[in-house]
Amino acid sequence: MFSIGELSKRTKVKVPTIRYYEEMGLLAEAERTSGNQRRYDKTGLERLSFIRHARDLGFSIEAISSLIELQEHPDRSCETATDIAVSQLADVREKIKRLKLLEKELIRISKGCDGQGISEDCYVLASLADHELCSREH
Amino acid sequence: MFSIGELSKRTKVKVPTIRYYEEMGLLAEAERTSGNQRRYDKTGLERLSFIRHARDLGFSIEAISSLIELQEHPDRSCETATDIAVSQLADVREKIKRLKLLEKELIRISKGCDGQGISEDCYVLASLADHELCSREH
DNA sequence: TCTTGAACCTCTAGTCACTAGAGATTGTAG
DNA sequence: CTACAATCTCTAGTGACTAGAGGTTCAAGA
Repeated sequence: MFSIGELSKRTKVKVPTIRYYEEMGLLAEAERTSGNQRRYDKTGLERLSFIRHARDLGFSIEAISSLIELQEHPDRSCETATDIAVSQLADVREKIKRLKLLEKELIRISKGCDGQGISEDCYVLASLADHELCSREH
Repeated sequence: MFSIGELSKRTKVKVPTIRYYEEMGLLAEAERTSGNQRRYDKTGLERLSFIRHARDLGFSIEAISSLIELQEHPDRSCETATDIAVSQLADVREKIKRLKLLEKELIRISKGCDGQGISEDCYVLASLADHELCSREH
């Protein structure tokens, strides 16, 4: 059995974040010492690793909740799990697409001014003021 | 002179968002009718277009504040403006990089399970539980 | 001129996933 | 036994809005 600080070190999840996950119902309520401090074991460690990994991949707390529920019912169909993963993938792809358009536009804008002139002549500011200067939708 | 609803229509920025921008100091306080309703003119329209365009490109409210201040002093050096644009570009590129790693990992994970089996055997859940299954850092 | 109802007003609270800080208590090494 | 680091709970703040309550104003049609 180890403390929340130890769990934090091992999983690289900050202490307040661990407490937050507990409050959100992602982590079961931890056992307590007589002095009311949380104590964890291997199960808690595994669960938190799962959560951290999923968060790193951008899954929402809500999605992780569903995934954990599934994990706790090994006999259930895992269709929901794959659905969640696929939809997360779609989400990520959508974001990449959008960011690439932004990148293109920002490159163009940045190139237009070297920062040596005055505000009045600045292509960055002009571009923002006038959408017509943009090369495409973004 | 036109109403906040009209401004909203023309800029495609929602009414509460316009009020929010005013509160944040991005938009000057609008003139009011005798009945306390906001009225805008061309200047307000241009300013809000600028803000919307910058937001679309992912600039923060704070960054936009700086850009607007510069815009209002046409004689000042525009170095800050280009700095902001360049740093926004770096930011976008960083995000793309990270999302591409996530994409790769999510593709791998999604492919591992067709959702037809049971939770116990699900590769999606197994992958999340065990980081070792990941092909690289993400 | 009057009436209706859409649009407007302010204010508070909620979103997401944490983060920060106050003030009090507990655990542990020396 | 004493320090003091770590823990506890609780509240509030972050960014950029969004939602809703409860009340007022504007403008078009009768």
